[in-house]
Amino acid sequence: MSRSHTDVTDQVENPACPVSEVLDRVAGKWAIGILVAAAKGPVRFSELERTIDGISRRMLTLNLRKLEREGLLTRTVYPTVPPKVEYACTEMALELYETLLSLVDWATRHSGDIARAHAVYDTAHTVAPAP
Amino acid sequence: MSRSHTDVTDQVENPACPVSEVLDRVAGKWAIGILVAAAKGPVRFSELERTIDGISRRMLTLNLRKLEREGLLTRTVYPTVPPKVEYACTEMALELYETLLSLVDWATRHSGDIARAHAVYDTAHTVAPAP
DNA sequence: CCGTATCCATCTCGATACTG
DNA sequence: CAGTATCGAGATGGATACGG
Repeated sequence: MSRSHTDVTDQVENPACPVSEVLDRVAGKWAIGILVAAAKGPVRFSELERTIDGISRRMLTLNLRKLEREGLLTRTVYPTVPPKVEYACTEMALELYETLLSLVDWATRHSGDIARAHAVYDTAHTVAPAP
Repeated sequence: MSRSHTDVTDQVENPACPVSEVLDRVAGKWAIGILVAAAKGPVRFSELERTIDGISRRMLTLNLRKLEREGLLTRTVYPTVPPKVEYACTEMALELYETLLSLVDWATRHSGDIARAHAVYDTAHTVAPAP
């Protein structure tokens, strides 16, 4: 093999970069919350609306459509009255979810360092240098 | 232990969610590109400006400051003339980079499925239903 | 119940110009 | 070389109201 799996540079630089694309998919304020909520089993629209807390109807719909389009969620309509719609993670999404866990792990392990970095940076940049 | 490491739900729902935070850090259009460019060794400002291709001076600066504040990059000024500034990944950032690789892997493995999902969704939603 | 449509405030980002 | 300052276009997201 001529290229190691760490040679990702060219992919990041070009527009089809898979990392950036996947991050753009789930980076929004709500996408992950939705994914997580749906990871445990099918959820209804109104359930999500209550669970996510703070999300507007519009944003919920937009994110659901987006995730559905990406193939991360399936949408199932039950033609009952009143209507019932369930959203469920696809296999792909559950795999992604597992991968996301390693990010959680990283973030957890380094939360201290990050907080420290913030403090250091802020004190170094916001306190006016003494005259 | 009372909670498995997969019980991330409550974290996603609350504002201090580590996943969302870490994604917000690197999800921008440029952050990953910068991180990748710096992963191979210290880089100068103008080097990044040329490498990243398409980034404006302003955005480069903003992202560099942000990443520096997060503790992902270090900034070293050499008081020469002309000035020289080098940016380098921290240990933390290199670790994050490795983690990101698993996302690349996921994206690569499923790029076909995603493209298919797009196609399916689009044909189902953009072609007007025949009357 | 499950959305879509509309309006508006806010934020983001690129272009451009100027400085130590 | 390595930034900062300012401005305006466009994207983003919340509130609200209405439709299937």
